[in-house]
Amino acid sequence: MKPVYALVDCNNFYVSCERLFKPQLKKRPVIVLSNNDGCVVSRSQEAKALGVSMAAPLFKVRDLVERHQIEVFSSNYALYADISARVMHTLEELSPEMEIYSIDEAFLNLAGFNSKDGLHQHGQHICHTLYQHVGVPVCVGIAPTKTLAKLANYGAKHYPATGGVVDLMDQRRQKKLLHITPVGEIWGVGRRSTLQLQNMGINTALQLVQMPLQTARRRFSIVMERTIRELNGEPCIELDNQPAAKQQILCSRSFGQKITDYDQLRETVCEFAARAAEKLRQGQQMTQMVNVSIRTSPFDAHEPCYANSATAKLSTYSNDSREIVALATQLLKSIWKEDYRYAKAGVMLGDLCLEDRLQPGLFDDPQQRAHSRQLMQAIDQINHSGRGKVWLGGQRPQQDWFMNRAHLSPAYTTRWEDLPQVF
DNA sequence: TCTGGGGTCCTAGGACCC
DNA sequence: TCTGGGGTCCTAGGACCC
Repeated sequence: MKPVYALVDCNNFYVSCERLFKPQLKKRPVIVLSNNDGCVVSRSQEAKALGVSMAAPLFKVRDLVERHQIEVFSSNYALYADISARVMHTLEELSPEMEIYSIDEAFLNLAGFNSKDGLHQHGQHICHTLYQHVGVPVCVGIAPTKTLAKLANYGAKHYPATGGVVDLMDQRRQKKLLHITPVGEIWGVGRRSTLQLQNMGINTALQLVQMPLQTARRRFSIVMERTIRELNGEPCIELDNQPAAKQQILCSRSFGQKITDYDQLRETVCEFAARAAEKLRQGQQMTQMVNVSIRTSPFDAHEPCYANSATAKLSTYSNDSREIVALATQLLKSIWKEDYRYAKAGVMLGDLCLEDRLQPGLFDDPQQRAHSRQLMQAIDQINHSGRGKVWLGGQRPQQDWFMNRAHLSPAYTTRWEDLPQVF
């Protein structure tokens, strides 16, 4: 049976989450900021209309914010992750096959619903159910390929007359929408390719579809070729309902205040390493490669700038925080330079494998491994108990890495103290 | 003063082997 | 001056996504 993809995408998801618990924010301009209150990452329709652009640094839109009394929130990932889980759970019941694509969107396979009216109606049903059960508004795009489903969703969001559902199973409608869509809106066509395409005289998605496949392959890559095939209705990207194990784990942050002191930076990097190690254990994985990177701000023209990273291998695969933190510390030492104001640091773990697929090394000490596992389990249990935290000597916990979060909303759904009250 | 974080995939080029 | 051919594996960097 030919696949029928539906892309369900929440409307300005982070803003919608904030609105759930503050209904007075409906119809008002609202924005949510990235970590550190750096950039705008989610905007309500009203904020978009006022000219707040996506990814704009806060200081560049501060005027607009004040002039129009835009409501501002720091990002509250605990809240968004919990609402996301509710959305996905509801969707699971509406479709047998689904792929969670990101925190706020999922692909469904609707191959069972074949008649044209049935599909559109089912799309509306999805919208209504999610709004009723979770309270989050969504748009649905339906099409024979994922890239076209993305396009359909773009149409549903962009043109309110669609009522939030666009069915692109029909070729004539595909062509119509492709014709009025700028090429840069297509899934897989980023900023660089958009510029290059425009230089070739290709401005609309329809013009892209008409590009010969060999040209796409030669001038761009196999990725572009696939995009064009998909836009032509030929499915090249399958539904992936069993996400593969992670290939790398990254923990990095920009700092609210620059760091100049080695010990402070070391504590921060150790904390990142410990966090990364914890994520590793959550996925029952082990790592053999640790990478540490540090940098000054790339935006500051007046200051001396420096960026460097270092990578090293552990002697065997491990997910023991002690080993990972120790190696990260060594790596930091090797790239640290005095007299710079550091703006960002990160720890990346690569070369991952699943714990139960591990080939023991020749010099592995099984007893030591068992001991390490027990210790790490104990640490994770305590840290997840909600009753206290333990950490290694070098870490800098509870400091939130010098982050700015001036507009944080309560963790309404995941902390007892923050439960909303009704009077 | 203030510019996110966490990923994936592809490609080119170097190292190395026979 | 001429300086193999073919293959694999690894890595860094680019482009893209949300």
